[in-house]
Amino acid sequence: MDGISSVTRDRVLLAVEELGYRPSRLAQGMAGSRSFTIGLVIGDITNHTNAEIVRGLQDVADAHSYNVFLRNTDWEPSQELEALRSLVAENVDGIVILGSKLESQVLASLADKNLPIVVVSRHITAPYISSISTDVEKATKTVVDYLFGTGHQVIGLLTREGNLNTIRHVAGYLKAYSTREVPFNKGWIVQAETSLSGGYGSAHKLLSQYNEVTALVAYTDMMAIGALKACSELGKSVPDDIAIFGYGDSKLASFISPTLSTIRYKGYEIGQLAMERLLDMQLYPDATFPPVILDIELVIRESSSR
Amino acid sequence: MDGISSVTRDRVLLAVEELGYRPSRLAQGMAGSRSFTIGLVIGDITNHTNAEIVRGLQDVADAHSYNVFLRNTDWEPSQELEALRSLVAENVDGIVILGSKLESQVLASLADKNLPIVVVSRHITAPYISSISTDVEKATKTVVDYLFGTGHQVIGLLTREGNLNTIRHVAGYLKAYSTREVPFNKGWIVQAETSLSGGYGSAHKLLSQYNEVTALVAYTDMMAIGALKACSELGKSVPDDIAIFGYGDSKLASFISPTLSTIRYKGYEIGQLAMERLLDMQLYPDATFPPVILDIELVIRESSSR
DNA sequence: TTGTAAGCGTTATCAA
DNA sequence: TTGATAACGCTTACAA
Repeated sequence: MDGISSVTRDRVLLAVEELGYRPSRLAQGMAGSRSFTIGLVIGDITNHTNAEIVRGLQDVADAHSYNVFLRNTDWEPSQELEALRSLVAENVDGIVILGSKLESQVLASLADKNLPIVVVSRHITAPYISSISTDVEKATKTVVDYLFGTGHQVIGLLTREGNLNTIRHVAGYLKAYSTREVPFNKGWIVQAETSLSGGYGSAHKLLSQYNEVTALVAYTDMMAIGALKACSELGKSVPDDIAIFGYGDSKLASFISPTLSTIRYKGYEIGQLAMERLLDMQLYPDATFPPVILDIELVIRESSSR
Repeated sequence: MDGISSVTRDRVLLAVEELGYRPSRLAQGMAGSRSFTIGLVIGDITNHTNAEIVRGLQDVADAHSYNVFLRNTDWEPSQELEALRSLVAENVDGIVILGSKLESQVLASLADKNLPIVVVSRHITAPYISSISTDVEKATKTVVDYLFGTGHQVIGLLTREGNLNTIRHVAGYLKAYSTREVPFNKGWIVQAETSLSGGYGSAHKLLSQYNEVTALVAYTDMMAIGALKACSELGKSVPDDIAIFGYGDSKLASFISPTLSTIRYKGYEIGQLAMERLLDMQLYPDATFPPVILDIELVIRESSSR
C-alpha cells in the first residue's frame, strides 16, 4: 500500500467497499503484454446475422473479461482497412473479421504472434490466421439433393454476383446435378444482388423464361422472399407450383407466409467459436489451428412442402 | 526521444512509418482523466431496434475516436448492475443505458461529474444524468386520434405489462377517448408480453370477447404481428374488419402481408443523439441538459387502410 | 518464497 | 513559454 498517494488510496478503499476491488484494465494493458481487448470487424451491426455473431462473441468475451471493440465497415474495403489500423493502434490482443473484403495477403501481413486473426465466412491459410466458415458447396448440394429427393427435376439457382462463394454455391448445385441422369440447362443459374429486389428480379426473369422450373434455391433468405413475391405475381403458387429455399434462417423466415424453408446458419455459435479460437491462439501462439468448417442444418417449412 | 529504450524506439519508428503515429489510448487513459471509452448497456444487440441505436452511437463515437464497450443485460436488473460495475472498473468516460430496469436512485448514485449517464427510453431527473425518450403518451394519442379520424370508434389497446411506459401508453389512449363523445369500455385494454405470442394471445382474447372492436393498437410491432395472426384465425380480415397499428417500424413491418402500419422509432438517430449528449456532458460537466423528447412519425401501410 | 523496483506511454505539475 | 519529472496502477524481472 506504499507509494500510493493518499487521495488515490481513499478512492480505492471507497471503491473496494462499494463494488469490490477490480484491477484496472488500463494499467494491466500498459504494463503487461495483454490489453484484454479484441477487435471485431463487421459489415453492419444492424444486419441480424451479424448481430447474432456479435452477441455470441461478446458472451464468450465477457466470460473471459475481455472487451470488444466493434468496427462497422459497410463492406467497404477502405473502411475495413481503416478499422484494422485503428484496432492495431488500440493494442488489441486479436481481431475477428467477418467476411473480409481485403486481399488475403493484407490480412496475412497484419497477423502476428501477438495479433492473431480469426476470419469468419472466408477461408484463408496464413500464419496466425485461423478461419471459420460454413461449407457453402456442401450446403447447396444438400439442398438440391433434398429437392431431387422430393421429386423435383428442374431446379433454378439464384446465386450472388462474383465472389469466391458464388463459385462454391454453383459448384454445389452442379455437383448435385452431376450425380443424376437428368437434363440440365445452364440458364437455370441466375446471378443477382443478394437483396430482396435482387431475388425478386432474378426469379421473375428465370420463371418467365423457363416455365418448367419447379424449385428455386436462393443464396439468401432475402432473395428467397423476393422470389416469393415474383411467384405470386406470376400466378405460381408456393409450394404447389414452385418450391423455394433460402439461406440463413433469418427471423423473417418463419414469420412470412408461406413460411420459408432454409439453411440454418448458426450465428450465435459462430461468434462463440470465433472468440474461443482467438483465446486459444493467444494461449498457444505457435500451434496450428485447422480451419473450422461448420455443418449446416436444413430447416424444412411450408415453402418446400409437397 | 530520450529515456526510451531503443527497442521501443525502433518499434515506434516502424509504426510511424507504416501507419502514422497514434497515441496509446491505454497510456492516455492511465495518465489523463479520459479513457476515450464509453459504456453502452442494452438488453440484447440481437434486437433490431437496439442494433440501430448501437450503430448510430458507434458512428458518432468513431468520429470522435471513442471506443464503445457493449454490455448485454437480457433485461435482467442483476446483469445490468453487473454491467455497470464492470464499466466503472474500466474507467469509462460515460455510460449510455437503454431502457434501464434499475431504480432511478441507483443510477443517480452512480452518475458523477466524471461519469455522466445518458438514459434512453426512460425519463430520469438527477445530476449528471440526461435522458432521451419518445413521448409514448403523445404517440399513442396520435395513433388513436388517427383511427378515430378514419371512422373507428371501438379501438382495442394491446399494452405491455406493468412499467412506467404502460401508464403512458394507456394514458395516451384514454386521452384520445376523453376528447370525444364515444362510448368506452375498460375491457378494450389488455396487458400482455410485448412478444409475438403475447400479441397473438391478447388479440385473440380481446376479439373473441368484444366483437365490436374494429381496430387494435399494439405496444410493439411484434405484438401487432401476433395480432395479425389472431385475426386471420378468427376469420377477421385486416384491414377490412380490423385495422392494426404496431410500434417501432421494424424491418418486418414492411415485409409481412398485409404490410403493417406503425409508429416509426428512429433508432439510428437516437443512438447518435445519445452519444452527442454524452460528449456534451463531458465537455460541460456543470451545465444542465434538458431531457430530449423525440417526435414520432406515423407510417400508414396496408394494415390500417380503409 | 517474498519483496522491491523498473518500466509501460501519456498527462499534468511545478520549476526554471 | 519551455522542459524536466512525478504520477497513473499494474506486470515482470530480479534480488534478497
